[in-house]
This record gives sequence, C-alpha cells and structure tokens, in this order.
Amino acid sequence: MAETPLTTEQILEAAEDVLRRFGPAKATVVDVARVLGVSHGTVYRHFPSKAALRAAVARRWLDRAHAALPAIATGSQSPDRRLRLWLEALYGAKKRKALDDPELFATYSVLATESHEVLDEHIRTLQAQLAVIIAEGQDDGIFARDGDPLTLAQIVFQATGRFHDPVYAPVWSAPNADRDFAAVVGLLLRGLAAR
Amino acid sequence: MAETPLTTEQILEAAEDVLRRFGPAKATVVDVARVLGVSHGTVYRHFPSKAALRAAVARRWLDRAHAALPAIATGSQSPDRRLRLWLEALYGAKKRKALDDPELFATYSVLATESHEVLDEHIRTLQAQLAVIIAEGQDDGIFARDGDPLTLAQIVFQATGRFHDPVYAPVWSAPNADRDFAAVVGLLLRGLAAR
DNA sequence: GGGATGACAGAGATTGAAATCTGTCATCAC
DNA sequence: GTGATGACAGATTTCAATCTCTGTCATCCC
Repeated sequence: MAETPLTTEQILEAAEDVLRRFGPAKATVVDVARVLGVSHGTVYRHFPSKAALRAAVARRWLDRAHAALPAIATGSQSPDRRLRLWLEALYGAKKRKALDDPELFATYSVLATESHEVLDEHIRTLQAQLAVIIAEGQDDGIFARDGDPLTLAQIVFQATGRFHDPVYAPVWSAPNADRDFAAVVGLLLRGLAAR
Repeated sequence: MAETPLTTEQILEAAEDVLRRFGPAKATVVDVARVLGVSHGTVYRHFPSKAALRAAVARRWLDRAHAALPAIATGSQSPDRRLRLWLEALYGAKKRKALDDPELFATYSVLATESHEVLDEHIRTLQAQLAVIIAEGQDDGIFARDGDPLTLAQIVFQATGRFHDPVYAPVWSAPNADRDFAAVVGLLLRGLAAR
C-alpha cells in the first residue's frame, strides 16, 4: 500500500481536486486525506495547518496563472509596448479564467484573499516585473525620468486594479470593459511618457 | 395621536436610525415602524418594498456624503487644479467616514451595493461632474483635445477606483495610501495634459 | 374617502442539539 | 527510526423545528 511515500506535491494535487469539487466553504482536510487514501493525520505531517495547505494551493495557482508574464517583462520589444502587452496579458489571463469557469475562479479568489501573505508576495513579484519595464523605459528615454521605478510600478498597478483585482471580475464581461482597459492603459502611458 | 400625518421624510429618518443601531442585516421594517409608533403596514403606504426603502436611504446618504463636490467642479480655479481638488474631496470624504465610524460606513456600503440602480445613477452623476471639469480643461487648452470628456471622466474615475470604491476602505488607512493617491492623480493629470 | 391597522400566508431567519472537523499525540508497522 | 494511524478534545458546522419578517388586504376610524 505504502508503495509511494506520500509527497507534498500529491497532497497539493488532491487539495486542488477537492477544492474544485466542493468549493472553498466545504473542502475539508478529511476530504483531501480520503482522496489520497490516507488518514488526515498524515496530511498534518506535511502541512502545519489547514490554512497553510490552502495557502500553498493559492501560491501554486497564482504562479501558474501568471507564468507567461516574466517573459513579456524581459522581452525584446520597446518598454512602452512591453508595458502594454504585460498589462494586457495580466488582464487577459484573469478575464479568461473568470469567464471560463466562474466558480473555480471564485474558489481561488477566496483562497488568495484569505492567504494574505501569499497574495502580498505575489503582488510584490508582479510589481517588480513592472518596475523592470519602467526602469528600462526611463533608461531608453521613452519614459520621463522623474520618479522611482518601483513606486511608479505600484501606481500603475493600483490604477489598473479594476482590471486585475478579482473583486471586479463581474465587470470584466461588461460591453465596454476592454475599451475601458485600453483607455486607462493609454492614459497611464501618456502620463509615463517623456515629453 | 395622528396629529402629524406621517411623512416619507420621517420614515427615512427612522430607517437611518434603525440601520445605524442594528446594522443592515438586522434592521427590519417592523423596527422602523416601531420607532415611528405606527404599524408596519403604514410604512408600506409610502414605500412599495423594503428594498425600495433601503434604496431611498442609500440615495439620501450618497447625496449628502458628496454634497460638496458640485461646487468644486464648477469652481473658479483652473481645471487641472479643480480636477485634483475634486478627486481629493471625493477620497477625503470617503476616507473620513470610513475611519470615523467603520461600522456605519460598512452599513451604508452594503445599502449602496444592494441598490444597484441608485449606485449606478450616483456614479453617473459624479462622472458627469468630472466630465465638466475635463471639457473646460480641453477648451482652455490645458488638457489634450483628443478624447471625449465623458469617456475620459469614466477612465479617470475607474483608474482612481482604489481611492473611492468602498471595497478598498481597509487600505485607506495604510501608511502610503495618501502618497499613492497623490501619485495616481499626478500620473493621470500628466496623461491628460496637453503637450 | 384618505389614511392607518393588524391578521394572515409564505418566505426567510434563528436556535440549539447532534454531527463533523481540526489539530494533537500515543501507538503501531515496517 | 521514519512515517502512518486513529482516538480524542475542543471548535465549528449542519439541520430541522420554531419563530420572525415581508408584503397583502379586508376592515376600521376620523
């Protein structure tokens, strides 16, 4: 029976499975153990608490959902073009997931929201990518040189919040959402531009 | 007893009172009637439903909370300065209320959110005020002339959402909130400016 | 007649007893 | 010794019985 020594990875897989099926409100550690065919005590050898397990699932999901972004941030196109592409990719990925499977998206949004730490770190990672693009734009003379890149990255991230914060998921399918997104990004790029 | 013929205004006053004391989850029409010393059937002579009563309370509150804004929008200062002042007044009013009495603020946020219609109309009113400022800025040559004022108003409103949408109330007391607000507004004004 | 009432049906909320879950740990199996 | 188990205490959730609320309307009162 114990042919394979249960891995953390398997537990995460099972936990995702249970969350997908039962949703964040009903998923229990006992359910996860049942899927794996072990006792729930075993799950507690790998994770100190249910919250830690859910946080790990959230981290995995966030990383996977935004796997394409770093490549865009360090791409070969001009910084202004890259900034637009990066924000489009972020909005696009969120929007696609929210429309494809709203229930699953809601589940993961709950996980992310409850795992404060994980979410904060994820956001810091995203803002750091934005900061790289902005810094290169400043070096190239495409963007105005006043203002530190990380602060500007935070500002751009905040100003585009409506297009990546899950609380706004319902408006992403509104008729004007894409037009509004493009307009906000356009205005921010104008604001960033050197004159 | 029936010296005064019960007015809609009195009912709204009583409803606010009950909402303040019991919160949005517990406040009932029977409570409101009790405060007024009438039967709850009487309340239904003035409002077709509990939802309509709550919507009327929400409208009153939103109008009162933002009573100072129209004067700023039509003020005598330069449009760019007025735009900044107007956004500061909006953020400031929200922030003050949220910090002064978080519970009451949460109560009214619930009312506003559940009264879709009322909230949408209120937002349209606010955006129309912003549009007036922007249109004057375009006429004066302070703002770039491309883009229609109402669309630009919507874009500015959306980009500053983090500083007026009640879902973000918890971050308004963060150490950098005011700095971030000023930076977002600064970037947007740069984007709006004629070159 | 205009305005208020309170009894009523159906919908929705409350409550507390029973069931389930979380997290621990002494024990077991290899 | 390493890793898994399952019994357990305390916390949390469920569920069904009960109670309260919403919205209507026939009736009442000035």
